[in-house]
Amino acid sequence: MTFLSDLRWRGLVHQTTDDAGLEIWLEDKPRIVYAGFDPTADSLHVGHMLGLVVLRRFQKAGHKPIAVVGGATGMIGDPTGKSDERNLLSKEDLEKNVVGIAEQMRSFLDFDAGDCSAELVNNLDWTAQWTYLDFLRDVGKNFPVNVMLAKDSVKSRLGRGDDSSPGDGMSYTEFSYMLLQAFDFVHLYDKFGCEIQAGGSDQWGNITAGIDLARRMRSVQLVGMTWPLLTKGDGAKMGKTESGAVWLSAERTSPYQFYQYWFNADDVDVGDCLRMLTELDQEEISSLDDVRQSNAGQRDSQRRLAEELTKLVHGEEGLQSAERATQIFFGAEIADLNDKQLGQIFADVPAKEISRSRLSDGSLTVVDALVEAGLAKSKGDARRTVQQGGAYVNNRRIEEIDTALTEKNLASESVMVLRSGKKKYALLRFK
RNA sequence: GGGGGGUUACCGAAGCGGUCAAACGGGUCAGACUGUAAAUCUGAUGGCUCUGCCUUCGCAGGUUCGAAUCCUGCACCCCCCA
Repeated sequence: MTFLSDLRWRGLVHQTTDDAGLEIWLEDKPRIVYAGFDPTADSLHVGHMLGLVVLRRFQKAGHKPIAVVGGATGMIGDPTGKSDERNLLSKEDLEKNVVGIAEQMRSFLDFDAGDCSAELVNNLDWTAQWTYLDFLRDVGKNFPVNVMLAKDSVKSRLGRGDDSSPGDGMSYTEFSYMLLQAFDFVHLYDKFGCEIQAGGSDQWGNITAGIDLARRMRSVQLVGMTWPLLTKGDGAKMGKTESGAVWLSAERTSPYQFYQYWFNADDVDVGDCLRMLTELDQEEISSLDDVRQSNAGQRDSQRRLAEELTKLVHGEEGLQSAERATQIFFGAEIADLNDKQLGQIFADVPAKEISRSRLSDGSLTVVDALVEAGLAKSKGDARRTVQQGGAYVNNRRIEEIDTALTEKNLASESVMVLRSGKKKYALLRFK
């Protein structure tokens, strides 16, 4: 099975500029491929993963990947798919973001692999040097405005201008975005011999713009391919939760939350995710498909997906801590842990400090503790929770209302884990 | 300006002198079931030093042994006639 046919099987190929010849072209010799990433935050999120795994697959197949962070284009704002003019990022923010993103890419790409080492470049480095006049003369000259106007990304913003389709308009700045990205491709061709650009399906217009530009400026035929946008069965974007994006940085989204996000994937989505995002082979993926068909409740697919992706992003250690946290959050009794481990597992859980003396004088009952920790809004509420069997200390159910908590109830040196119901946790730290 | 109706716990809505901490529905919380799904079922849902006590039914007074329920005034809302 060739590299491209595997990509196709995985559903990662949406459009290419050369459907017939691409397979042979890629098998012929190692190629240099690039994909761009918008540095809108100091961390990548799940929405970026598809691009990263595509580059990773190219690299594993022996090609050389170049990740371009859009330091320049990020300052302009890609109009694609946006209904509003975008806020421009400051130079300082961009620099900070680029640093953060670069670090995360290391878990996807090998930057020390000889001829096919990954490269990380910032398009600001070659864009910033242009003077306005030079750019207009050398690059702008090659862009027929009528062609630009025909691109979907522009058309949708301009509308037809009548009442039913007013369009919000776009600034000259955003209109120029396409030129910058197009020139990136030419530059990467010059500098690295990069011949193929990959991107999300929404990038098709920008990619072909680059190919056109290279033909005019360098008389070469470059190649483009897009992957489909990864959406959920209900049409929503992958990687969004009620509380916001799912990030790749452990600070923004803990490995546990990351793991849980994938573990909770819908049955209808999990197959696509396995194929597109993981590196499991076709045989394993189809056997997971079978299990899902016959015994969905087993959720092997979700478990494998969560394992693979957490390991990819957060490493073996991150996966272990996510799995440990999962066991604990879903009921395993808490024992033999220290403050530090608990702090990691319950990083997202509210905590309250309490005087240690209350443990020794027996003045702290379960009911008091639930109220102190904010798990009950009154003592009556707490009492009810206990009576109805919903109160836990270190995941052990407490049945008696007047149970007093002592040093023996500490889960670690100074922390006690309270829980109300199935999932609501709070920590008490005794100082 | 005149006439009528309303204001109840998180929300909607019963109650119209004692048995009212207040029906019922929704929500929320807990439990069971379950696939860490959906649905369903059960219980709880003012506070507390909890077989009892305290504070609630727009606000302030009053009648009564006793008021969410009756009376007076005030505030806000709705409707009808000018």
